[in-house]
Amino acid sequence: MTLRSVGTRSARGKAARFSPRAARTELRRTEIFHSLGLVLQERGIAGITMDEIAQRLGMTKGSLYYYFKDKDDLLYQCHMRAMEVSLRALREAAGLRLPPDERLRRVLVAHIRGITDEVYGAVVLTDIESLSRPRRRRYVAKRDLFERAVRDMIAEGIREKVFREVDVKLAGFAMLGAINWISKWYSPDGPWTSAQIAEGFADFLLAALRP
Amino acid sequence: MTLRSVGTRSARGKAARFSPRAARTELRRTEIFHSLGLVLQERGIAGITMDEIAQRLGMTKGSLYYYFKDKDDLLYQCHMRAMEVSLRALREAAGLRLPPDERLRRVLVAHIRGITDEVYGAVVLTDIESLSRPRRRRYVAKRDLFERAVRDMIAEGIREKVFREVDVKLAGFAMLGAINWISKWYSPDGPWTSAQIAEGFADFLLAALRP
DNA sequence: CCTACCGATCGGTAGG
DNA sequence: CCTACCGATCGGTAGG
Repeated sequence: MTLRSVGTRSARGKAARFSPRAARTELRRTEIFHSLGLVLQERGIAGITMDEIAQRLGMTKGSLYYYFKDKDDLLYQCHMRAMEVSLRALREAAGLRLPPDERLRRVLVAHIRGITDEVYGAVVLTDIESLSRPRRRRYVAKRDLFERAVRDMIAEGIREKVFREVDVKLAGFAMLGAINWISKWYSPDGPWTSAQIAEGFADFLLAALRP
Repeated sequence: MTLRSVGTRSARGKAARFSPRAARTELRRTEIFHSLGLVLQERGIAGITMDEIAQRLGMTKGSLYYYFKDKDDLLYQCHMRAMEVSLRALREAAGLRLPPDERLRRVLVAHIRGITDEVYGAVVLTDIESLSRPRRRRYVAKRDLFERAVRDMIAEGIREKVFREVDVKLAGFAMLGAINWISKWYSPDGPWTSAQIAEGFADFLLAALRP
């Protein structure tokens, strides 16, 4: 699984063929992810029922099964979509040939904004243990790809002396954990815009790596 | 609600009177919290059923209702217990008259070890939205007490020039978020001991505050 | 602390 | 995309 091959196809694994019908379905799927994110924020994990998600869209739960095979599939697709946003940021930053600290900063900012701006980024708070084994395997593979890329940037920064010597894996856990937790407390009505949080967090976390 | 008045009474609000009977009940409650933590780690949030928690202790779920009023009560008491561990660390560090950075370091280390050593620290991963309103209120009050104390230490460090100027609230969110997320990936069989994680995280997070 | 049971919730489906 | 429904799970209780 190379970096370039990830996320270039639609969540369903079909090549994107731009038929109006497929586009409408894809749009509806995104709206369902959005609804899932809102339910998660307001009602908590236990509130994620097919009924709740559907009602916010003026649908009944039965209709959701037109877009997703089952609840497990819906959660899985949402996880994948959120991760694809971050992987896209990774690929874009990789193409820019920036020093590792600046590249890491851009990836973190994009990753954070992906979590806050698309509400469904909060899906990271749900447990992956309830996903079916093959789905969990595929999701974890994608997540590991992102985590490893972050660690690689930290390691590169250490080699180039722009970062101090830290345990790369532990630092990665700390940085990504702080970011994942944002979905727990973030509200668009809060004291900061999502851009301020993204910049503030990236600055704070990068500071922990400075020599 | 002052700092000193918190956590000096048992979780049930009764004065601790050291009868053997009460002590046995209290011990059993702790075992139930422990079982809850294990279920959470292995099966995820959706796996937290009264049945699962009981079975690990060789009980049937009906017996749990001898120790807790209902499932909501069990989760609430577990939340409170975990927070009391951290508040105790706070009070101990407060008594030592250390510089703010060293005091903060000790609190973070104790807070992290509370989460990793007592498995039920993972209860922070469950949502408080499903708690009854009065319980959520009481828990949030206790949690805010801890969060505010952390922010106060950061602010004090800034005033004393041992920390650089940061947004105190945002820094607090980042530090505590990184720590809360530990329960998601920590395993006693992993590459680090809980002591190493605690020291490593405290060092990393404190570094982000250095001028 | 257990057995036996209920009632409600919720995922999922049939048929349209 | 909806209505009407089922089947299973799970919290909780009665009675011991």
